[in-house]
Amino acid sequence: MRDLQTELCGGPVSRHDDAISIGPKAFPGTRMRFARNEEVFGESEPVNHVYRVVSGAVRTIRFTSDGRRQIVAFHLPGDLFGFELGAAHGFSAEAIADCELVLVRRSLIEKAATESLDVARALLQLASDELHDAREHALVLGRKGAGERVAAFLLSLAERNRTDKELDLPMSRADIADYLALTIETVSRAFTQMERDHAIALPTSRHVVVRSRSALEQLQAA
Amino acid sequence: MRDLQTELCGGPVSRHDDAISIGPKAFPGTRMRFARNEEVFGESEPVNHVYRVVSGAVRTIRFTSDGRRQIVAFHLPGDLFGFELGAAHGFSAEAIADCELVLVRRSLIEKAATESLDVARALLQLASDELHDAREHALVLGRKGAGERVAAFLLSLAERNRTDKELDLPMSRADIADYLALTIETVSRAFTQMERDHAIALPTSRHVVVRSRSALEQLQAA
DNA sequence: CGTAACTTTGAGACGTGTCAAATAGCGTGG
DNA sequence: CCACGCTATTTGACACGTCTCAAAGTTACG
Repeated sequence: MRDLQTELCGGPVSRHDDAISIGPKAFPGTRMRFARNEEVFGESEPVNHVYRVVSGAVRTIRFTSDGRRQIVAFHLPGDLFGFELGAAHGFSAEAIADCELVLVRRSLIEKAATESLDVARALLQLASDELHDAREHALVLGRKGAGERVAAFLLSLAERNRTDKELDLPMSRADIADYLALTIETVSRAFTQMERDHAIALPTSRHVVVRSRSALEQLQAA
Repeated sequence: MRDLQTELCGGPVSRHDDAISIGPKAFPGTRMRFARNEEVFGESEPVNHVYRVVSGAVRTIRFTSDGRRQIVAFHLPGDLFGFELGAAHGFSAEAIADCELVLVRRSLIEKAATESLDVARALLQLASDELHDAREHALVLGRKGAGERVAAFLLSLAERNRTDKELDLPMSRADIADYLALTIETVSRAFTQMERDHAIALPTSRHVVVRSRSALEQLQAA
């Protein structure tokens, strides 16, 4: 569990144990554990750290004015999160499962960004990637039906996991529903339907076997 | 129109005639006119320029795999758009009405960003703001009903126009529908309903008078 | 004025939400 | 190890909102 990839810097943002690499620089951090459902930081709290997921999974969430929950993003091992320019967080973060995170003081990164153009560039790339994801998400929420959203979600998870065939979902149906802006029941029905169509198999509700990637891709496109 | 106001930089991104200011630097550009519905740039075309709206209005759009149109954002006078890190545009841009734009060569800005930390910082701020908007948009599309979306849209337009009471909509119902992920008919019905509720008046279909801001805010929250 | 594009209104179909209940899974303590 | 109770998930029936299709009305412009 401890020997997570000591791979070399693959892109502008990569990983080292107990540190976060941004562009050419590796920032020393502290490793912390969070229990399932524990809050990592809260909305409108000051932004003091940037985080990297070592193990487990994290969700970032917002609430509408009338109290409905919207999951902004899921963060899996290797992902950075919590980086914001403003003084206060625009959303909160919670551990989906027990997890290990690396925390780096924001001031370290801010300072480096005012000294190194490569760091500044890497941060811009990071924000730009998040922007792309957010727009993709808006497109999915606006233009796709329930089945298409779930299919797209599974495909994107498969892509991130690098295991095209078998997926362990760290999150509950409720989390998926709040990410895709659906209800638990509708998400559940979408899974059942995909199973009936032989696109996936569900040995357990949290374990997905992709039987036919093309069927999923077709569903997603619908 | 032509006299170079040497106004001081108001924020990280501000404007000068025939130039685009990013942080401390003003980049010289060219002014161009585009006719209603003319394409400014196309999806997957190379990113050669950054644009600022001088007059008129622009929409940036994407298409889903099955051909449905989604408007990513509306750009009003003063707004920058078209800035992307990748080689190719992820969306296309079209003139909503006849408009004047200032174009600055991307290479100028890219170069400055590798020389000036303030420029790099301003670009990061720009991307960060766009990210915030995109997430807000995703929240609206995912969690709000038709009336709430239209109310939120009008309020955000009012905020941008700095005229809280009277709004001239440069875009058609079809554009609003494709921005809010609704149909033309549903958008039209929402307008009619808001008129019945005395939240707004519609002297013409493109001119909105805000009768009761609080009513709109209540509608938006629902 | 005449024509085309845009907007509004209406009626019915369809999909997702809501409410309710059954089932499965899982950790805890006996 | 089993029994229990809690949570998560699945399934069903029905309600509601938005889309679809159709048509009338309005506006802009040649």
